[in-house]
Amino acid sequence: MSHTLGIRQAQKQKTRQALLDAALGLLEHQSLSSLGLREVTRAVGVAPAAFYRHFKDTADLGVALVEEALGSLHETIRAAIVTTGGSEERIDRAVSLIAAHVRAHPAHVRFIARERHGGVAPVREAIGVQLRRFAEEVAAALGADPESVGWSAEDLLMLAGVYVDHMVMTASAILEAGASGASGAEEAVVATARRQLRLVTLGRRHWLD
Amino acid sequence: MSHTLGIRQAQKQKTRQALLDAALGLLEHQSLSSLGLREVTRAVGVAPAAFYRHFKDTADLGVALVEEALGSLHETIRAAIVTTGGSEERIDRAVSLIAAHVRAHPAHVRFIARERHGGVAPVREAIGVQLRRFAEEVAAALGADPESVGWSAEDLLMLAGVYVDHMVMTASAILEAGASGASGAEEAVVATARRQLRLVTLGRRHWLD
DNA sequence: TGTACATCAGTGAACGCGCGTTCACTGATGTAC
DNA sequence: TGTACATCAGTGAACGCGCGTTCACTGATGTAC
Repeated sequence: MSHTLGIRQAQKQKTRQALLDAALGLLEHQSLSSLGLREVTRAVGVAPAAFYRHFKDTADLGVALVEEALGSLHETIRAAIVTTGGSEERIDRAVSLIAAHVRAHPAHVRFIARERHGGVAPVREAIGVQLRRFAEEVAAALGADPESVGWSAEDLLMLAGVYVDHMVMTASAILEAGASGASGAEEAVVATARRQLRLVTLGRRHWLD
Repeated sequence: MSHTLGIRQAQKQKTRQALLDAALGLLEHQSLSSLGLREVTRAVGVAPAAFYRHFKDTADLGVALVEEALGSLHETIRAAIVTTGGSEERIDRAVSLIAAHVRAHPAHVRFIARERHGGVAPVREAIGVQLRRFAEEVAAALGADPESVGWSAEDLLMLAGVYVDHMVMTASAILEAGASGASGAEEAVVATARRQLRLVTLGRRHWLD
């Protein structure tokens, strides 16, 4: 059912995606704030001026990267939300999903962690908006859980915020552990993340005591 | 008791500090990764070449900023640790100390939040080392608390990590709330931070159940 | 299907500009006697 | 205290270089008939 693009549009999309991919690669060792338009076009193999057919500037490209990166993360979050079972199983599953996400999209994870508090305002704001949406989504799912009877909407959002922030921090820590080269470093991060989630789950269970 | 520096050394220190201050100011709207040496010297009013009398490059200056920024944060953490009283009072006091710290050193807080996952490896690593030290210090203090009987050293460090990460995130959120201009935004962040700490404290209390 | 014209993604050259780094220097400060 | 020399923080000019942006262009693709 997907509309077949004309040859021209398909080619344009391809170049646009190549620019996004090249930028993501170049951002492994720098911040968006210092990414040059010429760097990106050089990496793709097009003329510098071609950049303007797709993006206003590198900040604009960064906003597009936010959508790409958080689109894939959104799927991981929804998968974690629908998990069933006891709290221990759900924690294990959630952390495994995050670890798998980092393995599948390391550059996206790095980009989000780096630019979440980065020096490019539109990108920072785009990430903030999306993460707040994720928190609302998680809060809604928590609210549907029988364990949340008696919780205020505000407290559910507070708890959801803890989960979302923890997820981003954990993803970034797993990435760093992988990059450190130390064998077992990733496993240690994963084990700590699980225990931290257990702590939060315990707090949740006794919130209304 | 402090050794009086010679005129020459005192003047050099003064220039060095001016470079650090100017850099910190320029980093409000960009990342260290894109900070130029000429920008910094221009802001101070010295020749570009003078920069090299103090720092190898801007990454080197960044590492010096880490020490300055986390030195001041260290004092705030120690103040939070020694607080006595019930858990509710301790939470209130800790969050107030963080809010005061942000008010006193907004640029330092921004710098640490921004560069913690930033694009300049030596700076990222310096921040990581210091935050790990803070966590160890907090873990030691937690271990001295009667409530921590039966806790493993690993679990204490895990809990301390939660506190330290939460502190950095909260400081950054307070800063953003202040910058947003929305009245009451800072109070909302502070209120949420308190509840999140309450949640963690509850989890802590039932950890060994 | 074929033709004539319109569209537009990507080109390549050009521009002015600020960058990081080097170097020999200056002149105030420090030191030895 | 005074003198002669050493040190060294900061200068100012110069360098080659890559940057972002503009512009008229080309030629493949799209569209109307």
